[in-house]
Amino acid sequence: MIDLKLLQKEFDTVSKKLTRKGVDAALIESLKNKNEELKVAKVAYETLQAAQNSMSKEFGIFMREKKDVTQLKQKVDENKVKITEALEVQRICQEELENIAMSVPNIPDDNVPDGVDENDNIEIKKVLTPRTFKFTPKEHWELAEQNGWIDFEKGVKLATSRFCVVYGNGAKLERALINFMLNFNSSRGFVEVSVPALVNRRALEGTGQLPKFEDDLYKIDAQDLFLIPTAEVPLTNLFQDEILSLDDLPIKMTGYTACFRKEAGAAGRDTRGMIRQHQFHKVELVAISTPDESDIIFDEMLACASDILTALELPHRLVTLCTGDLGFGAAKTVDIEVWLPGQATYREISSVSNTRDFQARRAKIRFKDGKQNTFVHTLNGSSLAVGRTMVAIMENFQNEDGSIDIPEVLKPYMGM
RNA sequence: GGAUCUUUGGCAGAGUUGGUCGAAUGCACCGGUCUUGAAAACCGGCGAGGGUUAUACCUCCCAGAGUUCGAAUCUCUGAGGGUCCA
Repeated sequence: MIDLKLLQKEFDTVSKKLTRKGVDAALIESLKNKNEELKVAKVAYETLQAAQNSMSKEFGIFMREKKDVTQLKQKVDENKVKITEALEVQRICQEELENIAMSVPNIPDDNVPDGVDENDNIEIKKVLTPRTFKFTPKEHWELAEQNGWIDFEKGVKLATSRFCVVYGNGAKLERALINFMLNFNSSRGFVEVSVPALVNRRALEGTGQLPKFEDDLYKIDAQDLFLIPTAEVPLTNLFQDEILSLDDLPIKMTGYTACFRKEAGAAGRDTRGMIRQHQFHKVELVAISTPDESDIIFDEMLACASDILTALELPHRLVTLCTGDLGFGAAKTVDIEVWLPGQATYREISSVSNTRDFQARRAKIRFKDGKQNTFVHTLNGSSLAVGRTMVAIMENFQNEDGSIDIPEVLKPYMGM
């Protein structure tokens, strides 16, 4: 959630920044007005309540002194009616404010470039040069089927479209990647954590998936639980409602989970292959830090993800997302895109974001900064999406006969 | 699934004949005295959110509803945890 005090104090600046991210100016205006309205309602209610409290205290004294209370009681009763009304006004106002505030995205950092979509993202650098093929490289689904690694029809049989079944060395490769990535992240100081794949509403509100993006989540209706779209949700919310000590920070975690997304808005996109599945595996990085440190940790996380790709000998590039492509909760995001020879293009394989105190404010994650409690910064990044890494390995390591080599670093994990 | 107990400030833990309790105490933490320095000891401060220039003031003792002039304390419902039974 954005800082309403800041919005109030520096309305023009904040408003301008949010407009850059495509937020309707009228919405921001209404947020400000609602906030002011709530303030008025609160004062009205609190004044009445204060009178009520002091009368109640008086009541106690009267009782002790055995004085007559009938008149006082009448006054109190009258006041009570007013309180009930005032409280209702305040409650409605509060609710409306929250509804608006929870659906306003994070304020982008100043150095995030303007833009409307991914075409306006800015490349930071390329790492490794794509190899040149003496033959026409195949796309991964062709290779996957040829090698008997992936069966897309079996996925449909068991569930529905955008599910698949992985066999043999493909399955081994998947497992090897997960292990390799977790070990790699551990060596960079990220503590491995294993978390639930189902979380409650409160957790998803904390990280910003709810209330706005419920359509993209799989829900267990009976218990109001949701399948996680990313491990970022459980990992970050591990600290919801907590006041951390400065010594605890930074907290750096890595975790592997399956992730589940309905991909509601992606009809017709990437319908072939395993680029966009409803269920996919991902190794995630999450960090909780002080505001001072979060930029440094952001770079560490980005380096971590990029270095994994380098270790796997996969050419990739780093791209700064423009305002239009920036996610709901992110103040700044750098995507890593891996080279896919079959498609002759770079495709997203990782996304590292700093949400600043946006999630912390929602999830109430703070730390004691001397005497004061301050919201932490939260960061998250994939390192990496396992399915897409498999795609990248298949396409980059393919031979003319369709066989696929295994990157050196993975061989021990494959028992080779 | 049934019975029973429990849920309090960063942690631990008092407080349940309803009023002066936002809440004892200990630890942790911060400031100071002492010390060459540190530890110990001693003194002081110390829950959170809103509000105010600062006070006042309001809210919060798992969540929600209720009883009452007044609830951490009583009643109901729900959630989490413990124990016993199945």
